[in-house]
Amino acid sequence: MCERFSVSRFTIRNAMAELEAAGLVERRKAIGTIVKALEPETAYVQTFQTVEGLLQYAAGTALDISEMIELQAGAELAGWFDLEEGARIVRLGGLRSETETGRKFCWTEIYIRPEFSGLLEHVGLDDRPVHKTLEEVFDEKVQKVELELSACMLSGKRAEQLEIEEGTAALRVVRQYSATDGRVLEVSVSDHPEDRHTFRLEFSYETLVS
Amino acid sequence: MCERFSVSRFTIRNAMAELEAAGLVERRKAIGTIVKALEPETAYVQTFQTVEGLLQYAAGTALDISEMIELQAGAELAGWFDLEEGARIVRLGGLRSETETGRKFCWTEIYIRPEFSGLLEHVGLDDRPVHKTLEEVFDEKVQKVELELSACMLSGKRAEQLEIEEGTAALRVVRQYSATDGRVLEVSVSDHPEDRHTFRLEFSYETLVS
DNA sequence: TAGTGGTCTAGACCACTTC
DNA sequence: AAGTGGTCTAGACCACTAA
Repeated sequence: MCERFSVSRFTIRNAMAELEAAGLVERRKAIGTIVKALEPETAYVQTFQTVEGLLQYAAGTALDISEMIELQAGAELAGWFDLEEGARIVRLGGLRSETETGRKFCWTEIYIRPEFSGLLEHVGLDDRPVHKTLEEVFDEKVQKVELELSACMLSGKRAEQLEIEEGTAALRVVRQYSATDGRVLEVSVSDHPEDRHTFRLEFSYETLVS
Repeated sequence: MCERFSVSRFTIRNAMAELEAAGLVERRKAIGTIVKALEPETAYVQTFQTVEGLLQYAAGTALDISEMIELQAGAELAGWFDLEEGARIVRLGGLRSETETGRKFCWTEIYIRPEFSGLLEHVGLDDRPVHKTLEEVFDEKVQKVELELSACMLSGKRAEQLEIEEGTAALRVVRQYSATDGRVLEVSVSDHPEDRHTFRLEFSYETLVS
């Protein structure tokens, strides 16, 4: 190619590096350069800088934790954490409301992996998210967050706490926070009464690099 | 730096290129190299290869369009498309169900920008998504998809069509498809009765490049 | 006018694969 | 042994900025 285009190897290699970055070719030592694609690959990408972005709440809300109990994990809960059924898990519960207006936003329940039960002493002292405190106190890092959104009905106690009518529809958001090794650190379940919260996502079509 | 580390400029420049790719420094012609950050920036990223990924339905479902009407846009609808109130907009309506079991999955309404009303002749001939047909027939490209998820109640007609009880909670997913120039091409509203669909998202913590 | 980052040439050695 | 991609040296010219 140097001869063919009358340029130095440096120039050819730079050009090839560009093609490689665009994912069009693959270069392998002592093997050669293989064409992988004729067009750059594209995809719809959504990015959040922090886990707080996934929380989606405006900065002006706060979670007021009013319940702290230890319970025996049922099948579903044990499954989430990949633990034996009957394992003792701590659950926090509380109301998230707008700090200014006091408007009740959602009811949140947070399940914490047994190893981190000690977290309770640190929770509620500041108004940072629980997973943030967990990351800090136990030197863990949230590597993955899985969200599940579904609809549900709000019944007796929950409806009362949120000051809504019995049988109101609600958006349920389940968040599962996992560490690098795959251990589920925390699971939160938030019920947002109809009209009090809309979950927004935006995806853009982009060319993928490297 | 060449002197300091006893290497050639090539080596220094390669190293600097790495730092630039990691976003740690910024290099500007005739100005110099400026340190921008001490740690690589990271973010939670979610990727879909196709718009169908955003649809989230298993392959085994099909949309059966049973309604086609032209209506005058109200305030909200006109706002979505950035049109005058009263503009005539076409709306398709139909039931999405599992092809095998016939299980009714959701009720979907699709609003189409006036310019693309001609699309009606092409819709329903195959079972591809409407936005896909639109892209092809009018040579448009969906550049951005915005999703809004909320909870709502299903009433009379809708409940009947989905064969559920009056007053069942549902997950409403509003999708707004935009072209490169920002024009909203299509808006779809899907109501999924409680327990018939859960919307799943997964975000991973990654280092951002370039 | 000195210094910067960008671009490029010509040539060298290495580890590795394949014939 | 020939050929590949990776790494590196030494040196050159350019357009541009800032003192």
